Amino acid sequence: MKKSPPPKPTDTELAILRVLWRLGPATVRAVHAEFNRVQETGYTTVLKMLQIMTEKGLVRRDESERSHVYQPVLSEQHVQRQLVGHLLDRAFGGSAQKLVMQALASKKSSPRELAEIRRLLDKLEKEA
Amino acid sequence: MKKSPPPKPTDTELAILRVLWRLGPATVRAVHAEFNRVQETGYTTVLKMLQIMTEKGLVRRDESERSHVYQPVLSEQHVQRQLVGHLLDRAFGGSAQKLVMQALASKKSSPRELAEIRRLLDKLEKEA
DNA sequence: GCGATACTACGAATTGTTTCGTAGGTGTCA
DNA sequence: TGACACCTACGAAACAATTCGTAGTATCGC
Repeated sequence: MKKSPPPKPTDTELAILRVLWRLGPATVRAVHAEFNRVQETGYTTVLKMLQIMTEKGLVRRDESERSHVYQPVLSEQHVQRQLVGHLLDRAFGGSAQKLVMQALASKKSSPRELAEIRRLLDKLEKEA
Repeated sequence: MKKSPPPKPTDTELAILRVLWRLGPATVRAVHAEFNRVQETGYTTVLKMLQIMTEKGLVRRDESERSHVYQPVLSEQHVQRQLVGHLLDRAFGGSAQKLVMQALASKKSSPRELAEIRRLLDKLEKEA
């Protein structure tokens, strides 16, 4: 009976989740290979991380084959929202506006992206 | 010679920084009192945190009085931008647009705030 | 069948975070 | 002056995160 929702992933865990979102269900070997393109790490390190992440409920493990196959429990969008919500509470006193302002200021977006955001604003204002 | 920029604050450190941003320069006693309105904590715990944060360069300490006075090294905006930048890299592959979308979706903003964001968009588009 | 290879499990070392008790010094005031 | 309150420094405990070596077991190629 593990009901409680998975905890917020650490930075390292998030890096592994990002590999899994990219690859889809994958073995330790596959994750390790992909992970090492950016970050040199031992095989058993990745294995251990995935084992711990399984205990935490961050990933699910298929043990039907000898090489276990791992996949994320939550979607990338879901975790992104979780992390944004956390940052919102911790650093911005819950003000999404302030966070959005900082995000737009801290990294230039393309005109296309800005237009996309504008479209979302239209939609939100219509709902209100 | 401590040149390197202060590290990303932990959640607890951030909570203390938020108190300092609210109060301005403050003694351990003042920070402790304010902090405890939300989170019950021992006096020496807050003291130790502030000592560690001083070593890390997150806060500056004025020792000219018997009760030392602490203040943040970086502005709230600066740290907010730092944290947004970090989240952007770690969870959003650098796409500010995706982060903004999630922020707006995860917490309803008031029409006034949406208008404010729209104004920022206007400004950014004019620059481009 | 046997040696090489691949895989998981486990334990342990290291490092960082958080909490708080205790000790020692300084000031206050009756 | 002596009791008391307040302040900082320090060390240690408890916990979590990260890394990796070693051991044990299964599988494959010959």
